[in-house]
Amino acid sequence: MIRDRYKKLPREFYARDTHAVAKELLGKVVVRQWRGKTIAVRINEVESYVGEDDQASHASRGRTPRTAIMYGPPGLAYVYLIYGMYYCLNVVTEKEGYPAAVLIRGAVMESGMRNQELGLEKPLNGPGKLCRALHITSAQNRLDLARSDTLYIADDGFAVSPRAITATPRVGVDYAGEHALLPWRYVIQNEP
DNA sequence: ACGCTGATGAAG
DNA sequence: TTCATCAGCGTT
Repeated sequence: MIRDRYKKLPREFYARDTHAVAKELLGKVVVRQWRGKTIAVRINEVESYVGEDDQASHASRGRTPRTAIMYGPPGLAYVYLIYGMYYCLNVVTEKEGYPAAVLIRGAVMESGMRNQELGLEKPLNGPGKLCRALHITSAQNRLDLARSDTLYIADDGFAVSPRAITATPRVGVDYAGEHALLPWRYVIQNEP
């Protein structure tokens, strides 16, 4: 069972500046209930995708059937298939109507959750691996992380010093011109 | 450095 | 309806 001090992040957490949300997601715990088991991993790598002007964002082409979720309420999951075989988990941020999200790129197993049984002893360094480990697919697209009990993000009091956060350019967005250089990828320097 | 793989969105 | 393009990963 999840320890009592795990607090599910409320919608207000996500309804803020995307970079603030992204940095504060570092050290938080993604909790997944799957087939009666709990899988919990601590986030150590994220990326911000902000607005239609961001040429690296899926929303750069405006509202489409796929990107409509990014314009939706904060706290909803945006899950998409990439390269035909991997899923990526994002969480929608900012106020409804403004397209922005944080991509959860990396995490490590949270101890004491019997995760070893589930084969999560290896670091989940990459959004595809993370989704595979947490059994996240397009079935979780549009899920409300502020309400769901099967997939949400929790604060367990783990503190990440701002000094431990490094900002770098985002991964895999070379096509985005000058936006590819923006330091909108945030990583914890020394893993939790 | 490359192939796998299929949804997506733009073009026609 | 086709077609190029991909917010990744594992193997070479």
